[in-house]
Amino acid sequence: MTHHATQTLLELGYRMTPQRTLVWDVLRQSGEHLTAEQICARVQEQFPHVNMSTVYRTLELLVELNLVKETCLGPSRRYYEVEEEVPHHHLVCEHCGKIVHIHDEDLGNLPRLLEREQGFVAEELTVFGHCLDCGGDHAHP
Amino acid sequence: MTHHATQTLLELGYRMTPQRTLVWDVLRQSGEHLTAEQICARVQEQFPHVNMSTVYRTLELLVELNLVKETCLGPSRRYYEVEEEVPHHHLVCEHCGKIVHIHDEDLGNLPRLLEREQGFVAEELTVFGHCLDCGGDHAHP
DNA sequence: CTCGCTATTGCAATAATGTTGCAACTGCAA
DNA sequence: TTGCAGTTGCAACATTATTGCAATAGCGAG
Repeated sequence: MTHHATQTLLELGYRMTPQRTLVWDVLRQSGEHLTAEQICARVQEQFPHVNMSTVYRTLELLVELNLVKETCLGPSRRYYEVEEEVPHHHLVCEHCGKIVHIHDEDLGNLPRLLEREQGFVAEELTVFGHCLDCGGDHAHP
Repeated sequence: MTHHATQTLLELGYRMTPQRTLVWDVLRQSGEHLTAEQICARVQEQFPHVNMSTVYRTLELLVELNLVKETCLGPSRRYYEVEEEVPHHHLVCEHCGKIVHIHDEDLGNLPRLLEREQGFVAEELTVFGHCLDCGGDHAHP
């Protein structure tokens, strides 16, 4: 398991434990956004006694080290995903729940506009709306 | 108190109670984003025995009737504000916590771009980042 | 103006999600 | 192999939101 997370952790004096490896692997393999609960469930498939608090603490650590990104895509729930080199943003369909990633170059002139007009540097953005092929015009969720 | 909320509620067969009036008034007078807890606190200044659950239920109702908008501007907390005729979006500074409203016309070509390239209709968006006059380049929150 | 039906409220219990204190355990380096 | 500081599991707690239910109170009918 020669991933760069192990590397980073050890270099910084943290220990590599099975729990941490598992959390990391779940995130890598999934490639999706997962909630802490989903991560815990998947970890427990292989290591049943792992505790939620350990998962939370591991995620907190990985986020702190910029190995994992925490995103809020709606009320009252945090999602986690492996931090990628290229930052990305989210489109959240409020009808079907689909989440799509887009990149800086898909944002058009928005970042420049915000910086110039609002003095605001955009780092990450979330767009709520609906996909055309999902709900149609005014469907209710 | 001849506001259109009373109107709407009564027309639909709901009752106008002091609790509902107060929640509505707090939201109108504040003009900001408030959490349920903040709303409850302000309501209780005038009507001390009002219960949180009543506030939650009132907010739920007002949101359902499109009189109030619920927004998620970060993990684990919902904000409420009076629904305005013109929809708006949010810039959230992760350093100083400031929240700025912007309107559709401030979004540049993003909505058109998303619809054309991603088949996604943007309804509301939230931009996380930092304001130039707040943290500087790489300040920590 | 009074009355009664039913929407609404207050309260307390419960749920959902996340955090923390602490004793026991275990990586890792010497 | 051993020791100790970093980690874990557990249970308790914290925060935010929801719900069941009996008591209360709008509002329309009379």
